Amino acid sequence: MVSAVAQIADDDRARLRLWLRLLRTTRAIERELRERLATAFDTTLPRFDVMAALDRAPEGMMMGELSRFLLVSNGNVTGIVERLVADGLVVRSHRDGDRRAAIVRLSDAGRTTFAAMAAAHARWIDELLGPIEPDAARDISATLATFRSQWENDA
Amino acid sequence: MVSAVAQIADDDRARLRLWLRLLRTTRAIERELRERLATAFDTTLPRFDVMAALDRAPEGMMMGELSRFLLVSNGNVTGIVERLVADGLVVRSHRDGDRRAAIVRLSDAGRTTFAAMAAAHARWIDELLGPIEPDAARDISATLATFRSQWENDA
DNA sequence: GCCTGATATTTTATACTTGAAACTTTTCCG
DNA sequence: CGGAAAAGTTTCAAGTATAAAATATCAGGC
Repeated sequence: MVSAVAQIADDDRARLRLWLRLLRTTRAIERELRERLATAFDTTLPRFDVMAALDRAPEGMMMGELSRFLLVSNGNVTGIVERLVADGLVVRSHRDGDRRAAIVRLSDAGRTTFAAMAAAHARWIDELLGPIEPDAARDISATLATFRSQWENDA
Repeated sequence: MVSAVAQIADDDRARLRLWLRLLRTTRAIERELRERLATAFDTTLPRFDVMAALDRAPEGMMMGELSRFLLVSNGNVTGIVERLVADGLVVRSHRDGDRRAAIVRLSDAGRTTFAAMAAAHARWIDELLGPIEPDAARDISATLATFRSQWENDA
C-alpha cells in the first residue's frame, strides 16, 4: 500500500518518467531496426519510412504531404527522395497544371522491393515487441492515440 | 462485442500498430521539445540529453559510458561534447593513470544552466503529456520497462 | 623491455536533420 | 493586365548520426 503522500509526490514525476521510458524504448527499437535494415536490405530507416508512406498512397504523394506525414522537415524529404529516385525505387512527376507541386510515388521496382522489406519489418516488430501482449499493446496504442489527437488540436 | 476471428486478425497487427504509434508520439514530442529548447535556451535536444546524463553523475562519466547510456554511437558523443566544452558548459579531464579514458562532467556554469533547463523541461513534459493520467502513465511505463529489460537480456 | 591483445576514444565518409533563406510557379486582387 | 501574396519545393549552413577505420594507451606474458 502506497501512502497518500508518496502517491502525490510520484504523480509529479509519472509523466516525466513515461517520457524518458518512451524515448529509450523507441531509440532501442529504432537502433535494432536500423541495423537489420542495413544488413538485410542495405537501406536505412528514413528511406524505409518514405517508401512505407508511398506504399500507402498508390497514386502518389506531394513532397509537403510526405514531410507532414512523416513529421520531418521539408528539406529533409528532398534529400531522401533524391537518393531513392537515383536508385530507381521512386518516381517523380508533376501534378496536372501545377509545376510547383511534385508528385512522388513508388516505381514498380520500389513496390516490389518494399513488399519484401515490409514483411520482414512486420516480423521484426512482432519479435522485438513480443513481450508485450496484444491486449496491452492495444491499450497503450489507444491511450497514446487519444492523447496525440487531443494535443494536435491545440497545435 | 468483437468476434473471435476479428480479434485474432487484430492480434497480428496490434504490436505493429503500437510501434507506429510509439514512433509518431515520440517524434511529435521531440519536435516540440526541440523547438522550445531552441527558443527558450538556444540549445538542442542532443545537447540537453548529454547535459541531463552528466547532471545525474556529479563525479563525471566516461565517453563510452555516455554513449551507451544515451543509446547513440561513440563518435556522435565526441562532437556534442566538443561543442559543449567550447561553450564552457562541460569539462573534460582524464582518469587517474589512464590517459585513454576521458572523464566528462558539467562545469559550474553547466550545472546552473542545466538546472533552469531541467525545470522547464519537466514542466513542458507535464504539459505535453497532460492528457495522460498519472495512473495510465505509470502503467505504460511499467509495461515498457519490463519489456525492455527482457529484451536487453537477449541482446 | 617488447609484443600482443584489449580498451577507450577520435577520425572519416556518408547520410540524415533542422530552420531559414531563396527560388519558382500560381493565385488573387485592383 | 500587373504586381503582391501565397504555395510548393529546394538550397544552404550547421549540427547530429552511423559504422568502420585509425589512433592511442594500457595490461600481461615472455
